[in-house]
Amino acid sequence: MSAEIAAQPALRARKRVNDPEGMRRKVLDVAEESFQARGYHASSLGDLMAAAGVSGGALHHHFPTKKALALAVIDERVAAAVEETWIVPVQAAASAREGVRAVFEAVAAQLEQQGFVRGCPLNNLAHELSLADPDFRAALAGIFSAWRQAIADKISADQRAGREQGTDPQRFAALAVATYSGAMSMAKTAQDATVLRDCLAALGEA
Amino acid sequence: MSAEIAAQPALRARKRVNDPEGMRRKVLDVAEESFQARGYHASSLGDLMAAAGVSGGALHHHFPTKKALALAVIDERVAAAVEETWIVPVQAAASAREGVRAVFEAVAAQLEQQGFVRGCPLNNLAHELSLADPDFRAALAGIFSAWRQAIADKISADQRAGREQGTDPQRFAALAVATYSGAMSMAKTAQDATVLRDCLAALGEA
DNA sequence: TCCAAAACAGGATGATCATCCTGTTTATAA
DNA sequence: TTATAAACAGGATGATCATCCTGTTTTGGA
Repeated sequence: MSAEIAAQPALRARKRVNDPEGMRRKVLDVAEESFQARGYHASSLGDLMAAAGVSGGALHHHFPTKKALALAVIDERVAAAVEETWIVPVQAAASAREGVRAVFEAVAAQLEQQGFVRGCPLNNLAHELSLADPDFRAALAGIFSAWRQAIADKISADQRAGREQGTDPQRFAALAVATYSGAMSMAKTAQDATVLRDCLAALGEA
Repeated sequence: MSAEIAAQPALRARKRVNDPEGMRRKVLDVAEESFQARGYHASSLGDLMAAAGVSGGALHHHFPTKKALALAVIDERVAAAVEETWIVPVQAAASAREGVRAVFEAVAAQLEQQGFVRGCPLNNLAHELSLADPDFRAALAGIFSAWRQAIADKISADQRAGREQGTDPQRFAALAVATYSGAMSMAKTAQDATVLRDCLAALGEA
């Protein structure tokens, strides 16, 4: 059977026999998890290689330096986690406040179910890497900014619908993100998600 | 002049010719600063020795392990910083809300003046060390707890004076600490203290 | 079929790090 | 004074780490 029948080079079908982008993806999976659980400095490339089952050559091929790996984790995984956990649910919610409430609720419920708290991926890496390197800091600051902007935009949408007239979008967004980040910090340190519910309740009754 | 005149062995006057506890104090000074600016893992004992001007033997004498040094920094310095920055001002304020407002204001002003943000010492170490070691976690969780309790107690005092009748002390304290911690996280990542003022304003108008 | 580049394998390397060890000095108590 | 322990000095040590280097295999296009 000739191969020229379905050939569409322009589409770049990226045909691969085994696992497309498998090596790179597996390294990112392991790195994301280890950076979250142990942090950047405490995660050695040797550990990551062993956990991912890849050789030093393979790791170095996809990520020339540890910093490059971390930047990839931030850009491709941490940003996606914030998008999935926060931005999409808030945009889909009936209102900004209801969206924020629902995310707090969902995260608290999940943490209580799994029994331990690893913290917010963005916040964890931000603390360890923001002052260490300008590239890290810029990447992390961009995610924080997009997160806040999504909430502020939702408030603005609410206002166009006649609600939240007395609310400042930027300030509300800052408060929501700060409260969540801080509550996750305490929950991680106490290994107890109760403080998340306390903060949610206080936000409502304030 | 004989030395037996003012001799009071029971009092343990701890007479020292030069600097009493100087070595240990200098190491703690340097370690506190380096842990804050670079983090625990990124601070090598060699760097600390050089910065403090102490030998390896001296460092090892006062702090047998790096972990012991970090625990001393947490117990003696981080706890004191929270006490000085938050607990004392809140207790001395006219009310809990006024105390929280004043601390936010003071910290924001100081950050804007010094031009850069290194973050909250407690929060910084909590993120890096909470999951790394149970002893670290316990020490840091205790400081968070005392911090919240001081604010909650102030709310209770306000309530005994007839104010804040509709406020839950624990929830308010959790919200205040979470908002501050999260705002400092963002301020550190953005290297901009504006978000602190945004959060303070949102707390007031919420 | 053939060739060039990408994708890997696996060990080498030099630097760094925390800890430990052997002395030497200093302070305290008897 | 003298004995004893604490307080230091400074280098040794073994482990660990990120990076690099030399090959080998695989892939995709001509």
